[in-house]
Amino acid sequence: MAYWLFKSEPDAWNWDQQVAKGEAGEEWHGVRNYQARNNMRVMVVGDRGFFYHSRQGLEVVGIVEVCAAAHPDSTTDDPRWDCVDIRAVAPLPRPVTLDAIKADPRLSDMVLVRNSRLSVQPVTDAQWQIVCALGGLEKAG
DNA sequence: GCCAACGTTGGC
DNA sequence: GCCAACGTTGGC
Repeated sequence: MAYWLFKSEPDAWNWDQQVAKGEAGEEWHGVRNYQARNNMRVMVVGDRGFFYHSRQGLEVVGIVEVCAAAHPDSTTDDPRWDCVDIRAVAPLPRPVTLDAIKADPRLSDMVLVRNSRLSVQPVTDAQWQIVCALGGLEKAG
C-alpha cells in the first residue's frame, strides 16, 4: 500500500466536509497540475493519505483512503485531468502542524517541506509512521 | 495581503 | 527548444 498527502484550503474544502461525505467519499477534483495528477493516476483503491489544511490551519488533520481509482475529473471537459475519490477514515487525535513537521529532522525530506506547492504528494512509509505517531495514532493506518 | 517559488504559456 | 512573461500557490 502506498501513502499520500492531499492538500486543501479549508475555505474551499475541509476535513468536516470530507467526513460528511461518509463511506462513499468524494472526488478529489480540481487538480490542474501534472505532477499531482500523475500521483493520483498511480493510486490504487485502499491507498491511504493524510488530509492537510493549507493556508489556514497548516496542519495534518486526518486520514483518508482512496475509494475509487483515477477517472476523468467531472468538473472539466478537458481530458487531461483525472482524479481519484477519497473517503475520510479517522481524524488525528492531535493534528500535526507544519511547524511540528518542520521541527522533526526525520521529516526533513517530506515533499510538504521540500515542495510546498505540490497539492497531491507521495509520503514514504517511514514518514507515514512518524506523522501518525506525532498525531497520537498508536497503530498507523 | 505580500511575495517567493514554482509551473505553464507562447513568441521567437 | 529556449526563456521571458505571466499566473497560481501557500507560508509568512
